[in-house]
Amino acid sequence: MTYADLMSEPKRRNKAATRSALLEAARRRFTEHGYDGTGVRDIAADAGVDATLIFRYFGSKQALFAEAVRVEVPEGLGRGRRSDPAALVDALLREVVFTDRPEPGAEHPLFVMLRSAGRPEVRAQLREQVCGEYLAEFTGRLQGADAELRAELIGALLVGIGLMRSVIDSPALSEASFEQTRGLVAAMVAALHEAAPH
Amino acid sequence: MTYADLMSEPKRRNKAATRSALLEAARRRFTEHGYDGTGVRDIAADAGVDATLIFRYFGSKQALFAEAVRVEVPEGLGRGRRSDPAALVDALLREVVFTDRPEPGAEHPLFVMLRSAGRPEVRAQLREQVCGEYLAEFTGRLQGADAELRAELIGALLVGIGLMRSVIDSPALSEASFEQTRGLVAAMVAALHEAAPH
DNA sequence: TCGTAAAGTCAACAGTTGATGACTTATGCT
DNA sequence: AGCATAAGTCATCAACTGTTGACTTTACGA
Repeated sequence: MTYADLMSEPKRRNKAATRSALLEAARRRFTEHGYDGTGVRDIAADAGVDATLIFRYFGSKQALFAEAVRVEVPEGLGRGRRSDPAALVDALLREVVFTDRPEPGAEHPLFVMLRSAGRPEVRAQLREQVCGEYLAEFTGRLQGADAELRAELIGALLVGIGLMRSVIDSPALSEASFEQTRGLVAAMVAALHEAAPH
Repeated sequence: MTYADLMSEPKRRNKAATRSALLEAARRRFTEHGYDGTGVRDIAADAGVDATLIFRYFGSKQALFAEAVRVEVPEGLGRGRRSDPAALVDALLREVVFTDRPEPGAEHPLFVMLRSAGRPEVRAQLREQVCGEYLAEFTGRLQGADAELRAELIGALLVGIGLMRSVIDSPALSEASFEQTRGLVAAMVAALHEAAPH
């Protein structure tokens, strides 16, 4: 894509195009090799430009990472603001956990960050997104004494599944389809609701 | 500890002692800063010796990491070879997931690896330990068509909880005690058993 | 067509990285 | 006491890191 783009039109100068080429190359590299395993020269080479443009356009490698990996929380998460928590889980499982197989670059940014979680700044960004955006959705929809704890357990399950597939690459979960998994996950989440409020 | 050790007995040459001092320093550093965030000179300085000894005694930084972070699967995991899967989950939750708070260095190696999962070799080691040693325990105790998938879902839940506490540092799960959590986790796992074999 | 501002490149720096080989110092046996 | 061997150290390498400023080339409006 980047290749073809730059080959068809030999060397057309275009700031916006270069910027997004850099961004896409960064996403791929970071996804595959993590933050520390990726050098600015690698990214620039993939994008077909000079490495110094990274600093021109983004300021620093860290800032490029942050922007490359930033993700907006999906708008209509569980189809409607006050929907069933179970529907929300199902939607999240489908849309974020099971949207990471096909090719690197299509993997969800959450797990890209997970793979680069050695850096404190990356951890901070990860915490902000997971807690501030995703978990909040659950806490709002749950009721009872330990709603927050139960919300985080759901989050842990989802993140754990993604982790098993994305970084550990465990056999069964990696091969399993969304349809095979959703029923089991739903059962686990349902049990959490039915558990007596202590 | 390392400090006092070497200060009390000014400079006693002892290969075994130096080796394990290096190993302990490595564990602490890797735990806190991850693989890439830790240099061999940092480790050696903490251990109070020269960095070149790392290569003398371990061969390479990677080999030191592998040895520092290697963990033997706890012997009597669920108290007895053929025990209830629920008891196994409870034991694992207590012994590996909830044994990571107090101080760095006491954190479970599994999560140290998780935080350094950018490196492919670390991922390989992680997969080997999780799949080969821990998950096998579950698969053996479960029955039904999709035993393996259900085993990995249990693993995902446990790993996810550990991750929430260890790298994401989510509020509720990080503060929660083992006693507060075990009941909810047990309920989720039980639901998995009762789910019809498809 | 020409000139100017933007887009892209080059060379280089200062620091760090893992790793090696030759060197020095202490230890323990005879 | 003296010597061989092991334990520890020093200087150094070569590669790579993110980042910077000055330089060259292209695009585009006048």
